[in-house]
Amino acid sequence: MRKLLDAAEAEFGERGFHDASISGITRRAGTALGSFYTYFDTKDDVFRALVRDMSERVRQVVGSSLGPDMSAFQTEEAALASFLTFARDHKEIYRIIDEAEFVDPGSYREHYETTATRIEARLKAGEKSGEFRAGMEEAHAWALMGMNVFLGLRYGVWSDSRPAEDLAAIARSILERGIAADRGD
Amino acid sequence: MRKLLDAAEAEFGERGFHDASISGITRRAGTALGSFYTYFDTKDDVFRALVRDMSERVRQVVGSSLGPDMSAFQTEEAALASFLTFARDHKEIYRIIDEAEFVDPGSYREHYETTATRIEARLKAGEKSGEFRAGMEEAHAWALMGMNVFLGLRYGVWSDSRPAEDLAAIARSILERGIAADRGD
Amino acid sequence: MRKLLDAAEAEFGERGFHDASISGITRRAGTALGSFYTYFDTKDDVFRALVRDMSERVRQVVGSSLGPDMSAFQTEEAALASFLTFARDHKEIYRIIDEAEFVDPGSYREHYETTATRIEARLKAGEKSGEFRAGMEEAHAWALMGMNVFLGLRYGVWSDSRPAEDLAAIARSILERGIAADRGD
Amino acid sequence: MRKLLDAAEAEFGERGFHDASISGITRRAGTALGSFYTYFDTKDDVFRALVRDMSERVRQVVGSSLGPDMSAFQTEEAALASFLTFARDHKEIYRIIDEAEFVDPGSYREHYETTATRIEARLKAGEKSGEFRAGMEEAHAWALMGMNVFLGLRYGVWSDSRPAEDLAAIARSILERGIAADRGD
DNA sequence: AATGAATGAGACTTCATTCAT
DNA sequence: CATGAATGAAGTCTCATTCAT
Repeated sequence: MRKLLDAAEAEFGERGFHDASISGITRRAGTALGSFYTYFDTKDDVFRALVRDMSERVRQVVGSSLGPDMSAFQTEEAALASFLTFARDHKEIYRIIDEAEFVDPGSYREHYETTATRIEARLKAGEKSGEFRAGMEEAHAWALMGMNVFLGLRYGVWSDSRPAEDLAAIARSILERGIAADRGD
Repeated sequence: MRKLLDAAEAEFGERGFHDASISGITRRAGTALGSFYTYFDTKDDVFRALVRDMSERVRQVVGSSLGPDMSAFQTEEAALASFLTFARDHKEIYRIIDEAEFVDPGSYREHYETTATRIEARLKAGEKSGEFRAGMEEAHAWALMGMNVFLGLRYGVWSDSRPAEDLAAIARSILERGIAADRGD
Repeated sequence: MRKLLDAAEAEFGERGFHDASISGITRRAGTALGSFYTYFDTKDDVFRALVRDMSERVRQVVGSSLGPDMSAFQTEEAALASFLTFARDHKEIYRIIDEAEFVDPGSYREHYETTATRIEARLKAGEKSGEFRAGMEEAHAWALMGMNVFLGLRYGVWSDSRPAEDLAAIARSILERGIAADRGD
Repeated sequence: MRKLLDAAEAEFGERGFHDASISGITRRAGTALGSFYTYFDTKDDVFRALVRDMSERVRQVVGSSLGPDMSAFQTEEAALASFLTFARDHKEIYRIIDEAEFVDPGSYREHYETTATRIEARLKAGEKSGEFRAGMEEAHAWALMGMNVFLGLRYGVWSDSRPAEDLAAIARSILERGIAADRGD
């Protein structure tokens, strides 16, 4: 039931998993308390379903911001920019996925492992096209993901005053040349 | 008081904030239930105290792994390596700080903002010494912190099979030259 | 709901507000502890409901003891007699209303203000019929109410050995001629 | 220890018996928590001591407002006036004595029985001097006391806008001639 | 499928009282 | 006599879940 899932999103987003209540969810959904159990088995169950649902949404939003003709660096820049924008528009969603670490570690790991896998695939593609250097692996994907997530937390969820593009450009420049001083060759 | 804080660390680390109980803490500490309230006002109160305590500990461990004669890149590498090692030895602590995002957002922000400030200071020092490029700012510190934290999560907390040094070296290489293919000069 | 209110009456009456417990109420009512909270929000809440309920009961008992054809003095006499009898039969109720002064002053004031208003109306009626002297007001009602209440406390709650009628007659004689010696006219 | 008794008066008066705390009393008294138990055995113990202390104070205030040369009616009028004034100046004290009904019924009964006895003595004196009619007894004393107490509650504690003298005059007139219409003889 | 009253385990918190210093 | 940390019993309230209608 979509109504319940939307209500759960609002309830969990606003109050956090433990302060959220089933009755709060059904109140928002406009259904009877008991009806909740027609669609979900437990409180953890909705939460799990919700995390998966949202994880999928982030994925789609970011995915659809990428074009097949983008360069590998452009792709990373666009991915971060769209992620940042998404985080701004869906602060609750972000919070919910993070809380999964404590409520349902399985969903949490799944979300980040899936994301890392996708990033790693992009890195491989960049290697193949000759833009990225060879030899990158899972750890690089996690490093990149961490960078993106923390920029999303700091400049998406906590404060959204800086243009997403500026931050995406900063991240891109780190990827392009690191942070070393120009080798004055 | 120290006894209670240690007990709280074990209890919160093992069961998470909400499943942890005051009676669990005092049982571990070997004190009477009521004694808890001689030192802390509420469950949130110990948690807050604990997060600050641990935040300070990470800081000290990482700080003491850095030497004054290290190069800027060496410093970053050492910082990540010691952080990874610390995360491996103190998986609970890591988990507790992260849970603060939901239990006591103030402490959580404080922890990451303080950390970011310290990283930014290192970046400035690197700029001054000519190793790092000029013009870096807060956003770069957050990107770097995110990289470190996620490597810590993936390779410290979730799995500790890879040598911390290898991961630190990977991160260092990203910082040194980014991920672009060698400019075939 | 009624079951709970009755149980609350017994519990509060027997043990007083602070020694009474919700679990004592539900035990008497034969319901689960949690069911209490389906009908009342807090312990204060039942207490308030109970005071109103009982205040209303005293009113009805006294009211129904009065007849339209009674003289004004007869009315006062009958009111006191029925009040005394009621106090004897419901010592707990009396105790509960009085405890409201400390637990829920609002209900307490409401009870006595309502009662005073009713008494004042009787005084006015007596004035109109020419039995009572003119010019009486709220203060006279309070004086009369205090007289009744203290006789109820002393000879209803504390001891019930004297016939209610005798006491009502004493009160009536005070109202009829005061306590001055006969003006030897 | 007078300091503790005064502190207890403030604490009990402000928060009521059950919300009052020993630590609240010692905090007000400026002594250590443990010192309380040097002077009193239990919380009930101070309360009892306090009620007696205050009961005695009312008695003295009222007593000292009466002169040996007053007529019996004047005496009653003055007693009520001084009682009203006292209630206005010591609203807490009034509240404390009343709460004794629930906390320490013994003190409560003692207070009112003593007061009734004193009033009855005044009635007898009035009878002897020929001002009051003969044949009055305990019940008359309780009726008179109830009148006074309720006027004290309504016009002393709840609201003090009306002059104590006016109210005392009203009560006196009830005593002098009751509330019957003038027998137009 | 929907409803919502009933259930009861469980946890936080308070505070009178003790006692070693 | 004073101190105040320690004690632990006790009680209120929440809420996920069930189930008869």
